Amino acid sequence: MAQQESVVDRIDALRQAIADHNHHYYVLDAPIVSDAQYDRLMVELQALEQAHPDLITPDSPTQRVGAAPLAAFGSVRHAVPMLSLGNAFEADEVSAFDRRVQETLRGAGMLAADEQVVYQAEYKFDGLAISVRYENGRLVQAATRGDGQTGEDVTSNIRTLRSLPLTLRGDFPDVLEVRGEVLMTRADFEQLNQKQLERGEKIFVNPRNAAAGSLRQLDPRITASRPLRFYAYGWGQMTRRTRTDDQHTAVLDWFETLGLPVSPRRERVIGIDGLLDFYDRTGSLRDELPFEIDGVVYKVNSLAAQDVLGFVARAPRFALAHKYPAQEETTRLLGIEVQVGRTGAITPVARLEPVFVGGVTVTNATLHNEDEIRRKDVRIGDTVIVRRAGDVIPEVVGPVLDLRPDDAACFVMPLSCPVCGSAIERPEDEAIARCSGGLFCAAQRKQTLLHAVSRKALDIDGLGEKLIDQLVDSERVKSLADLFSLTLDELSRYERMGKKSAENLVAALQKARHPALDRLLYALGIRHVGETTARALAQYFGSLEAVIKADEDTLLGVPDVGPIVARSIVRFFSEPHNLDVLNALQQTGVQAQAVQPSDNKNTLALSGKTVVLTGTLPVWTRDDARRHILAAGGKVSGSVSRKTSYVVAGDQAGSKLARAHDLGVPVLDEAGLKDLLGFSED
DNA sequence: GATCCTCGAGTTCC
DNA sequence: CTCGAGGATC
Repeated sequence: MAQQESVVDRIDALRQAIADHNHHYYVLDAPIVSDAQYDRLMVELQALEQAHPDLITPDSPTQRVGAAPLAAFGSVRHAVPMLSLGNAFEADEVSAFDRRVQETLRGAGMLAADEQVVYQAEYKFDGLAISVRYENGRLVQAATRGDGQTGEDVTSNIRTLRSLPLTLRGDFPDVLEVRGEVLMTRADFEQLNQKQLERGEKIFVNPRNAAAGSLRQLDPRITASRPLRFYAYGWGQMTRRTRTDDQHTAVLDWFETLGLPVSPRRERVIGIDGLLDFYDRTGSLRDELPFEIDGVVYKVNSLAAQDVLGFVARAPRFALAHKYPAQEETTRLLGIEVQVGRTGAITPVARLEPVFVGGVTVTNATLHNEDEIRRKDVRIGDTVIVRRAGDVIPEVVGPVLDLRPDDAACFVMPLSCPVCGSAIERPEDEAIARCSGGLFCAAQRKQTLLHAVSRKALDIDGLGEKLIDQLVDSERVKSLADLFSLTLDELSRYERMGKKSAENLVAALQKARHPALDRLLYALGIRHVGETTARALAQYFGSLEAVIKADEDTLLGVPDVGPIVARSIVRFFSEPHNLDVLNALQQTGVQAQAVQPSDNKNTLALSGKTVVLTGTLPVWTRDDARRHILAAGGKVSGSVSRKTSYVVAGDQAGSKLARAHDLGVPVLDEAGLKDLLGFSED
C-alpha cells in the first residue's frame, strides 16, 4: 500500500516537473535542465505508467500523443465566433481607423477632447489561427478557425504541442478559450526540411505551409514530431476576467501567469504616431525575427472601450491588421524558356503571369538549372509561390501542389540550342548544361561582347543589349575587335541611334583603347578568369604578351591559379580565332597599359588583409569602398570567414554582420574604415 | 582526402 | 545574392 502511495507521488512529481520544464523551455524561453535530463524524466514516467496503467490520466505528458489516427477531422462550433480583422496597407487607412475609434469613444464620453487612444500593438503572425478550450484548467478541445463559426477539431494534434500546457496553473477561470496562432520558427522549418530531404520525403515551401501541413495530419504522431509553436493573442469564451484591470495587455499578462505562451511582443502605444512608429520599428526587425510575420495588429487596449466599439459584419471595430507588402505571392507558371549565357550555359527561366510582390511586378524568375527544377518539382501550368525578400531577385519557391492541373507539364531540357541549333551537352558530374556552339552561337557572341564592354571590363558606355543585337544580327560585328572600327556615320543608321548617342559611343570607344591590363584580360572572357584572377595575372606578368606566352607551369605560379584555370588560359590563347581577335584589336589601336609588377605590397595600410563589406554605407558606395581598400593593398571578399580581417558594416547589415560576431571578426563602420585607410575626418 | 574558403557566373527590374 | 566548383590547407 505504502509502495503504491509512493508510486503515485513519484508519478505526480514527474508530471509536475515535466510540465515545469516545458513551461521554462517553450514559454519562458529559458530552459533549466538539459534535453537529456528532460528525456530521463520522461522515460521514467513512461516506465512507471506502463507498470501501473490504472494511474494514467489524459493530461499526463506521456499522453500528448493520444489515440489512433483519425479517419477525418470532426467539426467544432466556436462558442464565440473567431473573427477576422480589418486590413490596412497604407498609413492613411490607419489614420482613418484611429479617427473612427476616437469619434466613437468621444461620443460615448470615454475619451476627452484632447486625449489620444491607447492601443496594444503586437505581431501579426503568419501561421494558423487556433482556438484552444480549457475547462477547469484542463485542455479539452482545440479547433481551427474554419469559416469563423465552425472549425475543424484538431484537439489530438494540438495536444502534441509541448509549448501548450495540458493543465493551466495559477488562478484560472472555469472556462477559457484561448485564441492564438500555431506557427513554425524559421530555424525549426529549415531543420525540418533538412530532415525531410534526408528521408526522401517532400519538403515544404515555407514555414506557414509546414505548420499547416503538420497540423492537418490525421495521425497525431506525425504532428508530435513537428516543431510547432503556439502564441496566444486573444480569447473567446472566458467565464471570468482579471479582477485587477480592464486592459487587453493585462489579460495577456494574466494568461502568462496561467502558464500559456503569449505573443512575445506587445506594446502599449499611444495614438496614430505610436501605431505608425511601431509599424516602422517592427518592419525593420522583420527579417531578423525568428518567425515570419505578415504585419502588425493594433487593438484598443481598454476592454470597456472595445465593448463600446463593437463589431461590423465579421470584424471587430476595435482592432486592425496593418500589413507589410507581401514578400510572397502566388501566380501561374506560364512556361519555362531557356537562355544562353556567355559561356553557353543554358539557364531555364520561368515565365510568370505578372504578379505584384515586394513592391514590383515580377514576370520572370530564374530556375537556375535542371536539378533545381526537379528539386522544387515545379511544372508548367502550376500555381507557384514567388518570393522577393530582402534581396532584390525574385525566386520561385515551389508549387502549390493542391492547385496542380492534370495537364501540368514537366520541363524537358532541349537537345539543341534554341539560338544556333548546336547540341546541348551536360557533363556527367556538372549541374549546368551548355550549348556546344561556342562563338558560332550568336547568343554567346552577344553575351561575350556585353561582358567585354561592361563596367568592370572595358567600361564602354552606350553599348546596350539592343544595339549589340543589331550589330551582331547584321554581322557587322563578329568579335570585340570589330567594335573599334565602328564609324559615326554607320552607327547613325542603326535603330534608336541618334547623332548624339553615336558621338558618345565613338568617344567611349576611343577612351577604351587604352585599358588597364587587368581590365582587358577580364574583358576577353577567358573561362575561369574573373575580376580577381585577371588582376592577379596582370600583376604577375605585367604585359599581355607575357600572358599569351605563358605555359601551364608558369601560370601555376600565379596565386589562386590551379591546373584547371591554367589549362583554360593556355587553351584560350592557343585558339587561332582568339589570336586573330587579339591581332585585330592591336590593328585598331587597342593597347593595354603595361602594369608594373608591384612589390611595394607590404608597405600599404591593408596589405594582406581581407575585408568584407555589408549593408549600405552612409557616404561611400560599396564600389567606392572596394576601390579604396584595393588601393591600400587589401582584398575585398564576399563572405565572412575566420580569415576575414575586418567586416565593414553599414545600414541594414544582414547575416554577414551576425557571422562576424559569431567568429569574433572585428567590425568597423565607414568612419572606422576611413581611419584605417588614413583618411582624416572632419 | 576532407574541409574550408574564395572566385566565377548568372540573375530581375526600372 | 546564391550556387557550384576550383584552389589552398591541413
